[in-house]
Amino acid sequence: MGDERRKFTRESAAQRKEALIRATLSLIAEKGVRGATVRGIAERAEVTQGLIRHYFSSKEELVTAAFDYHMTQMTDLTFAPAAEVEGSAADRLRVFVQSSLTPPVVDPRSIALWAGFLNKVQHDAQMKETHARTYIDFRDRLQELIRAALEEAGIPARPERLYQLATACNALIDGLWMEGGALPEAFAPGELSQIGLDAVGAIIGLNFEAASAPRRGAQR
Amino acid sequence: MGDERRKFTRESAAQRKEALIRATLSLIAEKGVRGATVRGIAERAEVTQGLIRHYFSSKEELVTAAFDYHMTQMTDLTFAPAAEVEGSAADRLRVFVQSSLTPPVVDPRSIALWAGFLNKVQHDAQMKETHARTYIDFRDRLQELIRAALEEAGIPARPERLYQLATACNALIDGLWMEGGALPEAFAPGELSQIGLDAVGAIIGLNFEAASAPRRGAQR
DNA sequence: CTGTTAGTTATGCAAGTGTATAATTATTGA
DNA sequence: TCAATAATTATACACTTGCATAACTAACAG
Repeated sequence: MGDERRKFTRESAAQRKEALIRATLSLIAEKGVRGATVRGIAERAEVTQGLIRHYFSSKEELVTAAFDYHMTQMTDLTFAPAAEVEGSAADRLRVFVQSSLTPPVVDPRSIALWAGFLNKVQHDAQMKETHARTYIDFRDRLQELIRAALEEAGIPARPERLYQLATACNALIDGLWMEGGALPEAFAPGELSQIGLDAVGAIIGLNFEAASAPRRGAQR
Repeated sequence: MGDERRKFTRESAAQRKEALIRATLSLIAEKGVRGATVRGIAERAEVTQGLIRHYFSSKEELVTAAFDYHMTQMTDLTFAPAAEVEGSAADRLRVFVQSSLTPPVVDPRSIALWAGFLNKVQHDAQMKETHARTYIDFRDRLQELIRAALEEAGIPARPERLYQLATACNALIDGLWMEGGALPEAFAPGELSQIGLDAVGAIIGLNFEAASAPRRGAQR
């Protein structure tokens, strides 16, 4: 009886690091960066706290790694669906807007992570740079989708106007994303992406709803 | 020589409470709720930590009070300018969008506070209720402004459509607000409200830019 | 001028924090 | 089978945290 030393199995560095990062993200989403304590992270990853020091030289480094991991994952999640679309440019834009405004991108956890990291982003130069780069990358890709869709429709736009359209659509999507994540019960499934599609269409002056794939009780 | 007991002056309960709340908000904006320690708040308010206990029975209570204070202040800041406008409905809507998208509403500190509070909002029932109420209030007021502007222009909209327009415009404003606060250096002064105005006009189908008060190098 | 009191400071405590380091043990190669 | 070693656990430490409580004093009533 009594205290027995804890059993353990060795894992590869990559696996352990990822497990620690996932545990970190999970805790940051719940309690913020300061609430994600080294002991809490270790417990959630089912290791003891000393192990964290073995893979990350400080909590700071672990948090930074977790931020990079999360940003990469979110970017992939958002862009992958549109990249697979083979149809028209309008189709790609539509799929992009939809995947940005449905789970798992829209999710309370995802917005909690965004909020949890914001303080660090505002103070840490490296994280600030990653954040700005991700934002610009997102907006540029959206701008390219808009450009292609307008050109395809025979109403090309000048670069300055394209920039404004992309900024507005980006803000619209971010705002809907934020509200869907912060007030999940306030929106019916599909409502966000429906509103988002209509509004993006209105902003860029293109009704791509009726176009190809009909949705929501196709008339006629 | 050496340690002398600290001098102090008595203040009214209202003043001290407000000073403590302001110090709390200032620290939450910088370091989040957990980073805003009782000692740090006391130092910033230039009192000793014991005094906090005298006015608030726990840190939790102080944070909740600070949240209410902040939400009220933000709401006032946002709606006051539009309420003073005497002109057309389109004018009121325009002023509302502009005041929502310029300082002091758009501000890194303001978004840091939003992010700092989010975790508590998601977990604390009372704060969640305040948050949801503020959101709905904001959107309802925006919806009324849109309704009046459309009616004035002779293109009234049905309630269901109004709801969608207001939700989209609300998200657009929130998104621009968020981006302006999170990436201040990415936008020129006035750029956000210009983009916001154009996009709101496009969404609701009303060019209220040319209408009454001409802006930005008035033509003709 | 003086006693009272509530506003304020000072001090203490138990629990939690990140980090450092020593002690073990699972795994591997010969 | 067995030594070597890197992965993992266990322990310790100085510091911070929220909260409790005792000590003091500015302001005010009489």
